[in-house]
Amino acid sequence: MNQSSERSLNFIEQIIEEDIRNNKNESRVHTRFPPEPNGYLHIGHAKSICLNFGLGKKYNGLTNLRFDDTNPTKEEEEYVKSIMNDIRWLGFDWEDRLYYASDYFNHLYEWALKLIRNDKAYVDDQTVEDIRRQRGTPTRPGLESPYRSRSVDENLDLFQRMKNGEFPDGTRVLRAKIDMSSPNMHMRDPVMYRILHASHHRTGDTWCIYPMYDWAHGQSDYLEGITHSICTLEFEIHRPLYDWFLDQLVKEGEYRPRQIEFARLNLSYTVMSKRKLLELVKEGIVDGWNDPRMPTISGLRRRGYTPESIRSFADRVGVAKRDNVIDVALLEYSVREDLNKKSDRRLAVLDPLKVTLTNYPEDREEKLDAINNPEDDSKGKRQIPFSREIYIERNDFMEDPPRKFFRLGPGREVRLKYAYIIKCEEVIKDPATGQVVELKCTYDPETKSGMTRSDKKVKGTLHWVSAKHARDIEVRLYDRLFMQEDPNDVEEGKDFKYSLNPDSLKITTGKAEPALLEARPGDKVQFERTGYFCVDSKYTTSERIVFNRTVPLRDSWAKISNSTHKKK
RNA sequence: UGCCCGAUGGUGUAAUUGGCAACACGUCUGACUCUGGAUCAGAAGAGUCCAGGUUCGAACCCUGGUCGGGCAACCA
Repeated sequence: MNQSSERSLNFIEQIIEEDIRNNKNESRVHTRFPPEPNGYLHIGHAKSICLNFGLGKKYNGLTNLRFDDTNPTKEEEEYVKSIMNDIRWLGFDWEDRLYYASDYFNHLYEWALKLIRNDKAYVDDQTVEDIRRQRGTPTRPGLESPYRSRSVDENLDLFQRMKNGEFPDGTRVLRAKIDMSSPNMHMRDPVMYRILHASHHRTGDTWCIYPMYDWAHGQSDYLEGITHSICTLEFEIHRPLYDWFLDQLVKEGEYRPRQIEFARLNLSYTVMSKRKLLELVKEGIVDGWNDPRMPTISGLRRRGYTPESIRSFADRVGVAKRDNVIDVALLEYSVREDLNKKSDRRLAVLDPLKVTLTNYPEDREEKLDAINNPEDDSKGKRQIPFSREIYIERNDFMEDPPRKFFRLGPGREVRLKYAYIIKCEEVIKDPATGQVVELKCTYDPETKSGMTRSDKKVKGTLHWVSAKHARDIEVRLYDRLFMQEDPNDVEEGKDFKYSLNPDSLKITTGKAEPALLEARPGDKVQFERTGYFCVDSKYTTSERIVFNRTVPLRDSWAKISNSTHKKK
């Protein structure tokens, strides 16, 4: 149960192990991750990346990166770069096996010629509309095209002229000759090539016909020696076509790739489709593809997620064929688990309330020892300045605290982390608004951390920052982008943006201990008692340091106070 | 009313292939704590979509339903 080798296998591993036992494809395991460069990668892709590269590693095989770039009208170089960057960042390596479906355009063309010669493909002169109409419906068979029985020679001639650019876009296609009455729509003479006078990000203008997914994908797998072609469930119905194309090219008993489908990842309170994510970007609802609220890999990275946390998340969600919705709490658990071990602790007050220690000498200052990471002694200690005026968190004080509130209140005592025990003597309010603006407290000099009476029991420990030494930091507090568990579950006429959370981003200025100013973009720290934060790589400048909250700490007080709130 | 796939605690995944449901997250106790974090100890929570059948024995096999998802781009 604890050794990965003893852990039960998911259904894909079971298939692979059976193939290995049967010496299929000489017991090789070779997978691939085949993104289309038309958008940024998201956490769902991360699951697939971890799966494919993980399988390659586990079975001593290989994993290729292949860009599925058969549609020049949607694909861009920018996406290629971001995708490679994200995969590397996640910790995976395709070594020298970087491929593009467009690398195979020639090969694919030659093979298409072969199918035509074998009377397995034909050129159809009809319009898109005609073809669509003839395809039938899932419950009604399709009609054969009037061009279906053209001679091989005519097909050859026409297809070559399509390639030579003699016809305008949309005037002709090459179709596989299969079965217009198949109950599987994808077998009703699917289109193999369309005419597209478009410039391709890699092949430029050398082609004006481009292969369709079904024709390109399986053959690319074949050319690369892929053994297990893993994709998501919506391609399940394509598998007969995947196999049919291979049947035309592969001899019985020879090497052949195999398509296996698994259920894609869904996360509660988020959307995962590239189209919808693109919409959020284009409409300016978020701050680009790497907005820290986005489920994109670049967004999670900017938010402060670590590759390790994403990998362990992918591990935990498992692989199966049934539709699933993973609780975001699991993702959050995964980062906390990782960050707890790794990140240094710092004191920072997000919503400052001034506290004056009336019996602490005016101009006295102290340096107090603070532990960097209680989970990791090797991280050592640092010093934090202490003085008469400090800031504490506003919500660590209540004028009329309930029994279970273990923090500061009139007449109450609490410990200041690494410092003294203080007692609240007086509450100062703004006479106009009634808002608490300052607390007058006394400190007990005997209770300094490490001193004899420091073991005195108090209800709670607060984080704080010396006012004189405090530095301003910008803090960005993120919450879920959508308020509905399934943003797509909306009534007619409304779309997924209906439940957008207006408070998904709150920007405030906090007060931080001086050591925090040393943090560099991407650095991750725990603000003690508050959460994990990372230095934003986009808005941080030499004058202003910006922190993104990756995830708050688990907060059992919030749970208590929320549940009593609800009861009322 | 065609075809393909799926159905196991709140969520996700297991059950070594027919031996009487486990793990993780979440939830709830309690201990500990100079983070209401972490850690530790423990608990509740499913009898496996339904109905039949085969079997000494079924979450696993068979039959028939039910429910959910997918399929009609010259997208991937």
